Order: sequence, then structure tokens, then C-alpha cells
Amino acid sequence: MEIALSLHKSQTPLLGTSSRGSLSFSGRCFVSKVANWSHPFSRICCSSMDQTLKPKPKKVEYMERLVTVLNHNQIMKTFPSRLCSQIEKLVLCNRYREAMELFEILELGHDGFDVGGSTYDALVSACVGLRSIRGVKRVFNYMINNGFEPDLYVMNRVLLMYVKCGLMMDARKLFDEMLERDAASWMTMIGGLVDSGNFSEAFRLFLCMWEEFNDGRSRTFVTMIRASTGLGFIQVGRQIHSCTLKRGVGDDNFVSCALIDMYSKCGSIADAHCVFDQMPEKTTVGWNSIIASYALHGYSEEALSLYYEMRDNGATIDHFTISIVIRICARLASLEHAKQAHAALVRHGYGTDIVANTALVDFYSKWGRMEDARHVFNRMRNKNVISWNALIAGYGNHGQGEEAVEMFEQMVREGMIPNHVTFLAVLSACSYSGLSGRGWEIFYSMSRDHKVKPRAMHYACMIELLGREGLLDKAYALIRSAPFKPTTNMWAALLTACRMHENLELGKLAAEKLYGMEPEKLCNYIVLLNLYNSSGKWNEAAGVLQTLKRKGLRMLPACSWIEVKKQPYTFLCGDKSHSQTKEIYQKVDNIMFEISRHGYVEDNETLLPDVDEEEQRILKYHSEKLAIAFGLINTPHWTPLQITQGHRVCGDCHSAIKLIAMVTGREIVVRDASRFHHFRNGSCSCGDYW
DNA sequence: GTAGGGTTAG
Repeated sequence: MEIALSLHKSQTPLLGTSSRGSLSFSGRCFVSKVANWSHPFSRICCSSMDQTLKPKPKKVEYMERLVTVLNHNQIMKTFPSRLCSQIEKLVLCNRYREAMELFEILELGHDGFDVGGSTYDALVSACVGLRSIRGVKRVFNYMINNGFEPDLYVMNRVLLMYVKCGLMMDARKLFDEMLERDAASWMTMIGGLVDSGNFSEAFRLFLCMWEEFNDGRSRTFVTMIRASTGLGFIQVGRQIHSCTLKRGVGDDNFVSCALIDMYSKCGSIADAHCVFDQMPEKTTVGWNSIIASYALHGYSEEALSLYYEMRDNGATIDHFTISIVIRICARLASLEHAKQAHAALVRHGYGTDIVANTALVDFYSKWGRMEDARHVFNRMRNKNVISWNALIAGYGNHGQGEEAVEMFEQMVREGMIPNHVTFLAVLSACSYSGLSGRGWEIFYSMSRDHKVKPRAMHYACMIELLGREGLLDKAYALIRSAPFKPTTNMWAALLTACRMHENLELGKLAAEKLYGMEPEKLCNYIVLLNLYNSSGKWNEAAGVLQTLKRKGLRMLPACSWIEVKKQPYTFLCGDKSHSQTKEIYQKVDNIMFEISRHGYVEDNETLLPDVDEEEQRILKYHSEKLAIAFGLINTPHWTPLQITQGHRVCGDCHSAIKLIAMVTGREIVVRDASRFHHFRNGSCSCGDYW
């Protein structure tokens, strides 16, 4: 075995092999007669996915009547075998629900009829397809009651079903109890561990398996490459990579794609590209993997040009490709490319794909084009929790808090189970829109009604909500009442609220907590500095400045850029390097004059009170303002301006841009690394997000 | 002879 792994010390020792050839875990041996095991099922509660299989009273009546009629009929003698062949046919064409309905007739009318291996196999397949624990329990009970000894194949299928349903405890129990195991049993179990995020355990089992089966087929390595990706240790991934080369499966398409993904997620885009270059045949999945890799590392333009290269090379574009491209467009704020991707989605026949459509909802939501987002969402035939979350977050981030709450309520009514992201979206929507009462109701309902434990982010939302209302003591009390150690997000929310409401004492406390946790983070000091400045506490402000100096923390010059005719133009604060400098400055001055008539008052609060007058003058020419002026001069009046900033928008700029959007009638989208700020006709709906 | 594998969305 070529792989040497250093796993976490707290792990229990490796599996041992008992004299009977079965594995023992933690000293306990789980060998028992397979036919007797009914316990894995007895503890299983019915999955919600089983609802459709639950016979309705009327349906039972109908079935019983049907069976009674059949019992009185001569057909009865030949009927079960016909039923079986019908079940197998239905499973072959993926009509699992109907297959299980026929099985119900068997259960009701033919208990005692041993249907035979192939039908059991088909029935387990149907349950796997339906992810139905209750179904497999029924099939298995029928099997055991009729004296059928499940063979290895059927056992593997049941194991797979547990794994696919995420019931890893049951899967493990079954796996331990299996008298016979082959490579498929091992890799099903290991794959399940990888899917459930238990990567080190997956490696432990893999090492055990390797002693028993030296299974060097490509699909085994693919699973272990995924495990390396999950572990995040590139060295482990490299060792698996070298194993694939030694075994001669390094060129396998599946292996290559898994490797591209692994190298990219472990931080090496160069290695990922190297694997891609060496692929003998560049498949769609290969292209998708490399495009996604570039996108993951923030190389959006490169990713997009790879997509065009893929298209030009005649590779098949699939729904994965389009989903990735839409995501890239969201990051580039490129409406034009996104529209093309939307069209390609429909043209290639993936108009109903849930992931691609969710990516579109997300794209339009990020852009603040909520009508478009809603339109795509409404047309989706299938929606999952992520689709709902994207829409709710969209409404929330663009100031439509009531719509966000409404969608949340509709989601719950329709039986979709909200997760922690849903609550983050709806709570921050309540916070931004000042829906305090509703926010609290939802916060309390999280663990009570939806069994979702509030995390630090949810607390931070509530602290922000209280902070906006000026209820700073309550916000502080909430921090102290949290059942975990308060995080930086929570203190930062309190500090921001203190700055907003000029509460020096609490602000100082929050800032000190933050200094302890993030001593090198500049913005924590700046917020306190501004709080001191606005309260006229010059000595304290000077103290903060001294701390900054001592720590060598400096403000980086702000930088923003705008794309005009596919060409990006970059501006620094007070930048004079551009050839149109004169016009740009004139435009900024004009706009400033214009918006001052609409109530804009320049914020004279400066971060560095000791800079001279000339510098002060330059500092007011924020990079965003210059970029917007450039955009106003060089783009047609109907196009929205997309400004990207390398920093967080400051309060002064924020109100200025809002007013510029109003007086010029232009739509302005300002985005930073993680989120969009959207301004349209003077209404702004953005807030800080973590 | 069957089953276990890669890429996408908040």
C-alpha cells in the first residue's frame, strides 16, 4: 500500500479483523445471523419522503376490495408471478412509485409467496430510487417472512439505500453485520462516509479494505480523491494521484475530473490545469471542472474565456456548464453574458434544470432585478430549499423585507423545510427593513417549530435588528445570553450599532472584545475612531491612531473600477492618471453640486485628522465617485452602471451614490467582494452583510 | 452479470 496517512490522534484505532473474517469496531464484534436482523428497521422512523407511499384509507379499502375480488378468481394462481414481472418492468423504466403500489397488492394479498431474487432486487432499486426507508423496511420484512435469504447483491443494495438516505448509523450497523463483503460493499460504505463528510473515517476504512481487496480500479480512486478533497490536504491527494498513475488509471476521465476538482479545492489551480491539459479527451465534465476551478479562485474572466474556448472546440454544453457560467456572471455583474447563458439554457433543452434555474434566480436577485428573479422562480417546476433561499435573500438584500417574509411563509406552507441559510436570509431581511416584531417571531420559531438551532450569524442579525432600533442594552444582553462564545460578527454588529447611536461606553467594550479577537483587523479600529471623532473625544481618537501607528496598520488606498465596452477602467482615490481626468473631475464636481441641492452634505469626518488641506481635498474624490463620473461620460444614458470596488463602501459614498442614481436617473450597481449594493432612482436597499 | 465513481446552485 503506497499511501501513508497521518490521521487525527483522537481517532479510535484501526479496524481489526476477527477470526471469523468479519470486522470488529472498538472491540465489539457484530457478527450475527443476517436473517434475524430486524433491528435496523425497527428503529427507523418514517421519512417525510414516504408520505406519498403511505396508503390513504380510501386507497386501502380499494386495495382490499381488489384483493378480495382477485381471491375469488382463478387468476389468483398465476397472478403473483405476473405481478412480479410487472414490478420488474416498471422498475426498469424508473416508475418506482407504481412498482411499490403493485408491491402493496402483493403484501396485502399474497403474503407467503416467495417472489424471488430478481423481484426483490427490483423492489430495493425502487426504494433506492424513491429514497424510501419505509419501503425498504417493508420489502425486507416481506423477504424475511417468506424465508428468503438476502444475497450479497441485495444486501449491497440495501446498504446503498441507507447511504443514499444519509442514514449512516444504520448503514454502518448493517455493514458491520454483513457476513460477506465485496469491493462494492466497501466502496458503498466508504462513498457514504465521504458524502457525509467523514473523510478520515473513509480513509481508515479504505486502508482496511486495501488489505482485503487490492481494488485498484479507477472508481475506487475517484472516491478516495473526493475524500482527499474533503480532507483538504493536497499531500494526501497527491499520493492518491500517484497511486492512480502506478495503477495505470491516471488517464481515466473520471479520475482526471476528480483530480481537477481536488487540486483546485486544495488550492492549486496550476496542478488542476496540468491534469486538464493531460486529459487525452477533453470531456464536458472535464471542461466544467476546470471552468469551475478558475471561477472558484476568483478568475472569473479566465473562466468565462475558457467557456468560450470550450464552445468553440465543439464540446457539448450541459446544464452544469450553464450553471457555472451563470454563477460567474453573477460575480462579474455581467447582465449581457448572463442573458446569453439564460438563452443557452433554454436552447440546449435544460430550461427545467433546477440548479441552473436557481443560479439564475440568484443572479437576478443579486442584481436587484427582483421581477426577473420572481419570473424565473415562478416558472420553475421543481424548487428546492436553495431556490427559495436565493429568492428570499434577493428580496431581503434589496429592501423588500415584507416580500421576503411572505415568501418565507409561503415556503413553509408549501411544506419546504427551511434551513439555517433560509433563516439567515429572512432574519437579515427583517433587520434591513425594520420588521422587528416579525424578526423576533421568526427567530423564536427557528428552534421551536423548525428544529434549526440559531447560529452566531442569526444572533448577529438580531443584534443588528436591535441596534438599528437603538436598543443597544438589549443587543448586549442578547450577546451575553447566547449559548456559545460570542463571535466577531456579533461584536461587530454591536459596535456598528454603537457607532450609529453614539454609545461610547458600549462601543468601547465591543471594540475591545474585537481587538482581542482580531488584533490586526483595521476596520475595527476605524469604527471606534469614527465613534470618538463624532463624539468629539479627540484624545481618545488620537489614542486609537497611535495604536494603529504602533501596529503598523495602514489604510490601503481605495480602488474601484468600471467596465465600459468590455474594458475595465480602474480608479484610485484622488486619481489623476486617466486621460479624461479633466472631464471626470468636472463631472464629479457637477454631480456633487447637483446632489447637494437634494440634501447631500459632504461628510467632513476624516479618518486621519492630521492630513493637510490639500490631501483632505483629494480624499473627497472617492474612487467610486470617479468611476461613476467616468461611466456617466462614456456610456449611453439607458445602461446601468456597474461599479466594482476593492473595498467596503463608506457611509458618505453610500448616500452620495443613492442621490446620484436619483438625479441622473441611472441605475447604479456597486459591488464589493461579497455582495451587491443596488441603487435605483434614489431608493437604496443595501446593508452590511457578513 | 448485476451494485460503489467526476463537474453545478444559497
